[in-house]
Amino acid sequence: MTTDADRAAAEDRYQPRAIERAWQARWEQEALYRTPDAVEGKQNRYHLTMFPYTSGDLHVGHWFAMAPSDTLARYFRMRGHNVLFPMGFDAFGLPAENAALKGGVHPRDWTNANIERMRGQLKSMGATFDWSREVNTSAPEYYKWTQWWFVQLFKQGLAYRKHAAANWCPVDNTTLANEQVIDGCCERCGAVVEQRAMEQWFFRITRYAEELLHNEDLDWPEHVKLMQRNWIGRSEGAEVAFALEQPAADGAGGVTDTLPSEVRVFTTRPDTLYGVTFMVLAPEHPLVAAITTPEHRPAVEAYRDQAAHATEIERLSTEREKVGVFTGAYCVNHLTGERVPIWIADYVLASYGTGAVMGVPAHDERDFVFAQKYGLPIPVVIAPPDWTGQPLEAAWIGPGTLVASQRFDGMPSTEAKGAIAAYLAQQGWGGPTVQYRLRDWLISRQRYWGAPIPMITCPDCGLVPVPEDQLPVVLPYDVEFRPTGQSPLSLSEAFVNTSCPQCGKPAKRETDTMDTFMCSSWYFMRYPDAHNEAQPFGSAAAEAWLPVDQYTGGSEHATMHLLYARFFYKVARDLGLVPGDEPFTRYFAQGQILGPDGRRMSKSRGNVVAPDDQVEKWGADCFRAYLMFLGPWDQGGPYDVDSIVGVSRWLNRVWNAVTDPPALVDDAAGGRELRRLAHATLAKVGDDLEGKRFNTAIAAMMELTNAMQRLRDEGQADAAAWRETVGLLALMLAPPCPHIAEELWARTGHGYSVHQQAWPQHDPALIVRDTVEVAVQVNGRLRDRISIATTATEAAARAAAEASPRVAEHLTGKEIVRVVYVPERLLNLVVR
RNA sequence: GCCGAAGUGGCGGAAUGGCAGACGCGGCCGACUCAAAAUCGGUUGGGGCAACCCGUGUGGGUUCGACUCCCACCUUCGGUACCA
Repeated sequence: MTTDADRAAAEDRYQPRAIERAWQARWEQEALYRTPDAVEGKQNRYHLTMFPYTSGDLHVGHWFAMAPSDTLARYFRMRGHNVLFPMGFDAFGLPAENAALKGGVHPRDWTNANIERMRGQLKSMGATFDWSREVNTSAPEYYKWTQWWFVQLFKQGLAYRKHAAANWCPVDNTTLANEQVIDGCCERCGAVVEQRAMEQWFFRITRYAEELLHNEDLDWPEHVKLMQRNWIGRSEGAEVAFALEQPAADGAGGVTDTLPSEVRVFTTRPDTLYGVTFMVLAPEHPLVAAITTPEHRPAVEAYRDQAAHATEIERLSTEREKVGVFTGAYCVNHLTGERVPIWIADYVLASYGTGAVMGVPAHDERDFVFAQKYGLPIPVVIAPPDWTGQPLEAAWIGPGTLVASQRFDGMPSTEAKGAIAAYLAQQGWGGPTVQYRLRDWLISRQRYWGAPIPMITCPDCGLVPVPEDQLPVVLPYDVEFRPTGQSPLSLSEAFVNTSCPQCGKPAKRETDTMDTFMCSSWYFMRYPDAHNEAQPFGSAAAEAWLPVDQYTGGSEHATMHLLYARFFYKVARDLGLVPGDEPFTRYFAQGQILGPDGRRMSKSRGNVVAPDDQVEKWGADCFRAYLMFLGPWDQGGPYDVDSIVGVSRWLNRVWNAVTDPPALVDDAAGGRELRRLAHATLAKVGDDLEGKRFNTAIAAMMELTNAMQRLRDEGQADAAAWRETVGLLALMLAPPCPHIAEELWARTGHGYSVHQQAWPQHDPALIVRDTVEVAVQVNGRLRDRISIATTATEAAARAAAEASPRVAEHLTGKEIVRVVYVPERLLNLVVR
């Protein structure tokens, strides 16, 4: 039998879903999170979390990325900033096409339905997203400007076409992105992927390589900056020309008479140039066909064929044998006048340096192995320390002294690098140069669901960009996008056939679409002015918000997205569109959330936790807080479905403390201690939020709640201290748990809204304790704890310690030779 | 192989030169209940009756004092893959 009192208590239980729905509705109705471009007396601050791909369902990982990010944005709001925290959708991309092939839904319909669904899920988070600035990269209003970017890059000479290899699946009849190639095979059908050369569009990101390399001053995690530097991979060395030996005048057919006069290599070791005994070209090197002599031609061609087919799979094994084929041709080392045989081998990459390498077997491990296998000489030119002239058993790649190097004999190798490079330049045989591992960015996709590349090919005028006032080039809806071996857009006559913008004659549109990384390279520049129809964004909006003050996202984007976005921003800067040089002043990489079993969440493993279920069961505040509580944000970790109950219990205790307080009496004992704890907690929570240490911030609030719970158990508390503490707790809860904070704020007689309050100031004087417990050690071993005045001198502390029997026991018969006193912490007596 | 991050109770983690294990999960004991769940309270690193001893991946070092700093090694995770 339930009494009225029971029923009343039950009705006033913490019911997260009810209050969350109610407050979300009110916040939305009153546009609480609408962010104006300027607010009198407030500084603008741009917080950004990476927007989701429109996969159809929000994942726990999205919550893990966004909830702490929202907490941070809310904290800075309370600290008096006008914070922009927008959200949108990365909506172009392959999964939409795959879903279409599988389920028979059009990619656009599939994507739009997913956006609807995901927007609803995002709203259940109760975040401060300003939805009036939402972007959808697949909407013509957005991709019009993605195309505009392409045209700007083209006009700047930063977009160009060249022949390049793409992954090709011969069974599915389609090109594949790198991530669709698993162990050299097609992800879908398992066929061995080939490399097929085709005309493709590239962005000249390498023009900015040097500037992109210099990321030292960014407030980013060091490991991310390092990853980018390694990815860009600057290496200093020399380019060296070798004279090509011309074929004999009576040369049997096959060798052309238009042979270039030289072949160039890049080396980081010009100091070893006197030790060259062979030369290796990449199998794809353009010179190969020209220089190969007739008797070697069959072997060379067979090798090139095999290399073209097998590269992807074979390259997975780094340890495989280095094999090559002799072309029959020779070149001449200018420095020595020696003839050098020219080989081809697939360990030389066509796409790095000059696609050709000089072989110095004595001083390079790969060259050493290669020379041993083919019986090529291995002369030592860098003498290792203590070298006595015997043949080497392994390549010596360390520094040493030059020998058998003519005019450079006796020079230290470190010095010889520069000297020989300079000498080459002086003789016109090459010279010092810098190479980057970074390649130009291939942006062509032979795909349907992307922004069409806004270019037209005219038989007379050549390549002509679509005039800006004719953008967007609309992606047609009614197109056959099943893979046929060609870009889907090329099958649409209506799309392809157009007229030349310059001469008006019939012309053809480009039918490739753009890499989706392009859409995400500038979306953060669009949020500040998301509805501008005349420009990608206006300069006032750019000045108001850019660059982004705080970006957060996963470190899987360290080298692709984050590098492309930096590249775009520098281009935008050079066009005079944005302030500063870098898009993201501060970046933080959150960790990855794993399944309860500690492995990546995936449907096939059956360890997926659905955020909607968690919200339904525990409430959004609880789910948010738990994601922040489970560990340091940058580490991520397993999502333990059982531990969240602890956070739920905590929020219930908070609720009960506020709605059902102990008897409040004036000047009750313990008031001072409660205020001390409340202000100490406030100081710590502010500090922790600023440092993104959400887990310890939540833990500190739990401790405060536990102290309040003890007062409830005791039955009474000091009225003023209790009310102050409850108010502070509601304010501290506002960033991580916005709904319960709003409800408790209202219930304690405060006005709407807690989210428009300032972050409270803690009072440092209140935090100081009168007495403090100090650990007493003897020879570094803990013997007792004593309670002394916070301000106690060393002498006083020592006297108190010696008065302790447990300490005295370890002092008898000993002499104190040293005293270490750390006020408020520890006293260590060193005895002998 | 190279580069990076990390190894602490049964579990997630806290402490970045000063009391190891905050906070939470789980366990155990108790209250409420006919009972269970929920809730609340107590307790919980290991060993020992206790004094005390042992304990932060392993081995060494620096220090009055080391999870924390240094050297060597092991393991796990992430990035990268013949870059000349």
